[in-house]
Amino acid sequence: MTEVKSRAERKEHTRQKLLDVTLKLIGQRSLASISLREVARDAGIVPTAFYRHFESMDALGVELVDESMRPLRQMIRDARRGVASHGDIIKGTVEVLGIQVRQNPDQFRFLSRERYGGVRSVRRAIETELRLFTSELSVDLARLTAGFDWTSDDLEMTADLMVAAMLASVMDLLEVDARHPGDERAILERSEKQLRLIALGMAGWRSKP
Amino acid sequence: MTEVKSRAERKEHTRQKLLDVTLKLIGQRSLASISLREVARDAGIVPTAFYRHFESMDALGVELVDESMRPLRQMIRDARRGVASHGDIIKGTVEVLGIQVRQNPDQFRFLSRERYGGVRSVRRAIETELRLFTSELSVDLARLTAGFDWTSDDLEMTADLMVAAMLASVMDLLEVDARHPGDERAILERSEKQLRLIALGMAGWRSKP
DNA sequence: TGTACATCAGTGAACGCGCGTTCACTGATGTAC
DNA sequence: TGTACATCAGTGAACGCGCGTTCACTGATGTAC
Repeated sequence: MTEVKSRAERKEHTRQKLLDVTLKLIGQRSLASISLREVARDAGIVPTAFYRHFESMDALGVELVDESMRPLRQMIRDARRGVASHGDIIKGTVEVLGIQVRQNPDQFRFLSRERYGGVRSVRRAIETELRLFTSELSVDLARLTAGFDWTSDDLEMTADLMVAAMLASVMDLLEVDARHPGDERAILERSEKQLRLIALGMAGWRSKP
Repeated sequence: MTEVKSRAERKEHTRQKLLDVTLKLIGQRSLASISLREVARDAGIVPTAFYRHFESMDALGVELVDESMRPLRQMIRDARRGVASHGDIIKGTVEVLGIQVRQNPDQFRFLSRERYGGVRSVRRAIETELRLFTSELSVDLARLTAGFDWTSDDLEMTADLMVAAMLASVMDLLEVDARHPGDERAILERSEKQLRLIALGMAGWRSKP
């Protein structure tokens, strides 16, 4: 029952393997310290064949950003769906956050590692994606604050704070994994409290200029 | 007027030069991608002489953490002094933040680069120092919330959120520098608003369990 | 103060290694007729 | 359907390079008497 695949399919398969292998290696070290030869070796091809797929490790890194943002985008969708059925926005969001991080540790690790630590091109790609993510969130906030005439600037500011808080929790979650899972709950509970604190701040904000 | 220095003084001078040179290189790239030979070269010594001062680049990195935390510790002192004379805690703190980042960009860049991106030993050293920093802040918060029976856990949670918000702003400040200084004000103003939002949240928190 | 010896920061040659990249190639898959 | 040719993912040898680390050394500075 050996599948016969087209040349294009085989190429795509190898390409994906290069991405997967790199993501796995990022679990331990930064992109800058991972060599092209290492990636090729783990993917089961000869170093020179790497160039059939990517111009350089940096180029591969940029592709990896898109792939790694998928869990975050999923998070927004899941959280929105959760709101409808669930009632408590914040509880639902934090729950989804925990699930996504547990399911995609390597992607989140890549993003947090390379957001500030990495090559310029990768860093930029991540910043751009995170800005989009923040915009998405501020759209949701606009819906919640409808009628309280928030400026779009203040909505952005608040969304930015929430994203910063959540990403800090994500990073804590990633660090904790190695030790034991009891800490995970503690981090998620703290994250929930932090978001609730911000929400309380928003309630008080109306009366300000 | 050539100064005569003791052997110990000359050694200390070289050691400091190795640290300085590494910090400068960190401005561009991550610690993992900086070679021992490169650092030695820039410090004006032969590669093998490096070992007279540090066991490895990783060991140098750990020392660099302590050195780089100095501006943050200074920040707390300045902010506390500012409160006394100034009145507005938040405005004062954000002002001090801006000044420290402008004066010590390399130190802050090192901390943000290596906090998640780097070698385990360096990462741990940074986390430990930042936890101390958060504790310091929660002591200040305890003073401000005296009489409202906050739990120490909630104080930590709030301090953690504030530190996360401020560090996110620091990182934005570092990214912006290259472009132009007008953005700096915008970031600091947003940071001030975020802290104010959190403060409003704190005011509302009393009535919660 | 002068002399003899110890210390040790920095030197310079040498090593083996993994790296990114070049090049000409192979042989299975795909396409045109 | 069969044949002749084109494509191209992957091969394997080769290159020059900077790396971390070893080793025996030098010679100025420091110490003991």
